[in-house]
Amino acid sequence: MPMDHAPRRTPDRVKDRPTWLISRTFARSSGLLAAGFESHGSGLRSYHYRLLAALEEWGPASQADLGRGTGIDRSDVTAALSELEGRGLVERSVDPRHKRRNIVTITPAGIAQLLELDNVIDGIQEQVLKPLTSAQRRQFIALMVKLLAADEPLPKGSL
Amino acid sequence: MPMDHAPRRTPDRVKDRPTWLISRTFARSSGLLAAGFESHGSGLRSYHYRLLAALEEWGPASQADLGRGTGIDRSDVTAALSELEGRGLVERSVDPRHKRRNIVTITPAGIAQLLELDNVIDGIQEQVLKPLTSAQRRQFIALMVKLLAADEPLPKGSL
DNA sequence: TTTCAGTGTTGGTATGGCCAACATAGCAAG
DNA sequence: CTTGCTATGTTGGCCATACCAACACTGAAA
Repeated sequence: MPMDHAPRRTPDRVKDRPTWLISRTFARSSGLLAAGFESHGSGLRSYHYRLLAALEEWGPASQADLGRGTGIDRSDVTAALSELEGRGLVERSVDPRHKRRNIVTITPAGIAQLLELDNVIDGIQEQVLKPLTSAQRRQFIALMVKLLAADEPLPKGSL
Repeated sequence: MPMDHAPRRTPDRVKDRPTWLISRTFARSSGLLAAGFESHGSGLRSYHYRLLAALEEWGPASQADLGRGTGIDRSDVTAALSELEGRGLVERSVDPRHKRRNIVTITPAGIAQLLELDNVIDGIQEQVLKPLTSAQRRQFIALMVKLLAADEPLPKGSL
């Protein structure tokens, strides 16, 4: 969660540590994101967006696969999907091969909503990176990609 | 809060957006931090560290000033300070000039604890930045500083 | 047939960042 | 002095993100 108001000062031993900088950067980014979703997001939040994006890109999937694919917990997937279903943005249907499983599909309305959110979110990227030149932006992105590359344990298939 | 297990894949429209990269970077950093505090942090958490650092660096201060200085809410300052006081790491005494105000002072034990946490946290910086060369680390830090510079509204004095 | 892993759900936890209300203390004007 | 205003510390709550635990049930392997 964002710490909206920055401290007036920050202790020296804190203020230049990467972990601190990262958390402040995140606070800023996530604050901007929340504000953007708030004003133009139709009441949806990042879970919804991620789920819609996954469905649009990978096609229909079970909830469990969606959870694994997006890194969202099964229980949270259920909740977010119910929200989306209520708005007619996705459809749940029982998998005939396995009655316990739902097959989730994005609807045309869902795709439209996704596109709309895309725009909102693109605008936010701009805001977030505004202080940097475009060369710096590219650098910044590249550095984070590198930082994260080690992490992702490489997909073992699935979905 | 950290999303400990990264998604196996990430939708294209999500995976290269700065806001996403930032949030993953934060998740990684904050996961590492939490793990570090867990194993070597004596049960303290980031609020405690920030408060100890502020006290060590700026000297005794009232709780309100600590809150303003560190960006931590008054109520959270109270709670964290009680924890620290219980461990003998800080002392609260009533300000004779203003009986409603506490003057908080770090104890020698508090300083020792702070130094210990410093080591732990430094180790974590290493881990976080491990994938980057030292030139890249400097770049990364500089970029974040620039990104954040606009934010901090400039201190209006106090503390 | 008994077990076992996988599924969707409900409900609960923890943390960090917040806000609201309160009693009281000091200050400032009248 | 007394009436207000502001500041302080405290309590108790809220919300969001990310989790976990337990459940009932399905299908498939043993």
